Amino acid sequence: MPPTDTVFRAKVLQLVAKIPRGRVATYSQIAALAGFPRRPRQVGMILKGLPEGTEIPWHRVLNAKGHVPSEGRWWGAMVQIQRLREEGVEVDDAGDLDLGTWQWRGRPVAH
DNA sequence: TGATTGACGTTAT
DNA sequence: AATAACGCCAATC
Repeated sequence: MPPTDTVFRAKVLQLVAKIPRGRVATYSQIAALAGFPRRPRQVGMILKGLPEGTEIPWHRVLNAKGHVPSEGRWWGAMVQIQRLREEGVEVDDAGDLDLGTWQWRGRPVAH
């Protein structure tokens, strides 16, 4: 049984890679789908540690407010916003968007 | 080795 | 409704 942190990281990367183009997901959502609903922060840490030329669409992940985390990352956040716009996602200059419209639903909860 | 911080979220006031 | 405090766990100081 591998350490949980390794499994968690692998799950997160796989889930983020599965986010369709033009859709976004939140940290808590990714963490929940990965099986660890109480570790949204670790998701952010993992994404932060990703290389630049990674195939992982880390730019499609944002916080629960539908706002791009610009704190200390303002430059990268700008690139993130630009990329999202390229995919057709309407993002405000401040990095705000409508989660109800753009949030990814890989596992729709049957209502 | 212990304390603080962090790409966050939820619960309480 | 808005603001404050707490929780989580890994990484950093």
